[in-house]
Amino acid sequence: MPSNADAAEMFRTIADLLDVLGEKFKPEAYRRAARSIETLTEDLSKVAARDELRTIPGVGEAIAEKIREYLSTGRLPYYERLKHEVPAGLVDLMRLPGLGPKTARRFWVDLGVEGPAELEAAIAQGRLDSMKGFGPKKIEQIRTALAEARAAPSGGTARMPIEAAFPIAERIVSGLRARAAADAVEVAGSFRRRRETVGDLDILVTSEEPERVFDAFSALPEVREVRLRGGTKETALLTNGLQVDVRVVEPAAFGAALLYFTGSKDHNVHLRSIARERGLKINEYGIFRGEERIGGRTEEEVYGSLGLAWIPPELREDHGEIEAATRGELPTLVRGEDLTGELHLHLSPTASKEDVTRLLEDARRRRLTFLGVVVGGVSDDGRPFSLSTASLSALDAGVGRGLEVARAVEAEAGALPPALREVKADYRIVRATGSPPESPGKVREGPPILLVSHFEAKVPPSPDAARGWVEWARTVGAAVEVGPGAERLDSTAARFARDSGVPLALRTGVGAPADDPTAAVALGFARRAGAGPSDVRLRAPGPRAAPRRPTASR
DNA sequence: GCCGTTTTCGGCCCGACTGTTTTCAGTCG
Repeated sequence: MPSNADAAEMFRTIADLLDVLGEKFKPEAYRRAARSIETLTEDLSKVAARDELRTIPGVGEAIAEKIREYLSTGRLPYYERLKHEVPAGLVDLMRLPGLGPKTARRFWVDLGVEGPAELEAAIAQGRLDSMKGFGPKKIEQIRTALAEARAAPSGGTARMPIEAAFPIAERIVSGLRARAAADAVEVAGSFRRRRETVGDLDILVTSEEPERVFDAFSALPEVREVRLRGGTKETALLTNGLQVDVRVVEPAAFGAALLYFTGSKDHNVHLRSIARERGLKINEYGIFRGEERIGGRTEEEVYGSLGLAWIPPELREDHGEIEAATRGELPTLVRGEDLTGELHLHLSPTASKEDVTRLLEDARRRRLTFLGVVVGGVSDDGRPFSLSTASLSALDAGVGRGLEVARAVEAEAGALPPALREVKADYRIVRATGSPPESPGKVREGPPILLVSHFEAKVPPSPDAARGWVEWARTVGAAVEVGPGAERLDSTAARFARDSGVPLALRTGVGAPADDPTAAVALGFARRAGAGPSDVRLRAPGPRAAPRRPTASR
């Protein structure tokens, strides 16, 4: 059974091949469909079985038919025909930095070059020298790109998990604030939209002195190489290979620029076409009626000029949020300050009484009313662990004054291991590893009251695996914890849980180091899912609450 | 190929930067 990722990759390749053939709008249509398919919360075959392929943004009748054909036969003759028509090597050429479809096509048509190796040979033979538009610099640029691609075959395009990008973004932002004549510094792009992975960082700065900003940025220890530098933007590579774009704008354009550089591309295109319909023009400098700038200092001004409410960045994918804003039906998204309960907190087994006291103080400072602490469990290597009696009594001593403290045990699904049955606990946290159990029956045995499942790295990269756990959580009355893992399918699970009415559990950041991105990333994923405050479980049922009774099957 | 407060056709965002140019094409985001 082909995965969603397989289908998306195929449509992307189709787009590339059509690019080389000189098609104007089809490539973007296929890419848009690929992006939508990638973000589905369930397998394409399920959507197809319900005959709902056309509801996927960017999928019309022609692509829907291709999906059906691909799902039922595992092949797509249209794709195979294109691959036959266009040498595969041309797609490799097109994906080199600085080369695009037009150039790849010219090499193919004018020189008979069908791939990187042949292009290298053509350069060596001087066959590019006589081509119009190819001077020494351009040829050298291509030669370098070819050499780099040969050294790192798949390299360059890998996206970074957002949780890994957080500390990097933080360091760059604070570095710019400290060293440059920067007023506002904001990270835009897919980072601001809290996508699971980021391909680069887009950093927006307002300043009267762009040169100083660029100098300060280039001097940061993380920066390895400046790729290009103009009057308003600089592009650099970091030592870890991540690309960073820094753009400087004037304050009067900050909102328009932030909107533009936050994207997504589809969201921007949609907004700009609405502006055009109204005789307006949106660019990164503002919103214009004719020559006159009528707004752009804030994002609200730009949205407002189109009659729209401000749309949270996490929703800007052109998956219906603009229509919702038009109707005034944007969801109210959960915010950090809504999180008054922490359901899943680990203490070190060696935590002292002082550590526990500090933790409780942190919880009160954050105005938490509920704190669930794991007092015993099974570690990854299968060994049981539990908190010391000193820590436990410190916890008990900290209860009250508006803070309820509960005890949780954590283990995989199924019957509790014997060592954990002795542990006095108010609820149970279930680690979601592998596939969900066929029957939830065993989980209901014994004292556990509430379950919080969370996704481990071992979950196979299929939306249906995450979906299976979410459905299991619904059956047993559990909330689904949203963690910070691109590979753990947290974002997919959050969207599916939200859509099927299963509550989410989020981390508050209590007890965590200030630079721990877990809480911020998980909150972003929940917001991307459209979750509001009422979709989040903030506390477990009371310590002595009756066990949930099995209900008749739905 | 998709899509519709211009819906079954005719549009499809917009500008910076580079290298090659003498006014622009291609790439990128």
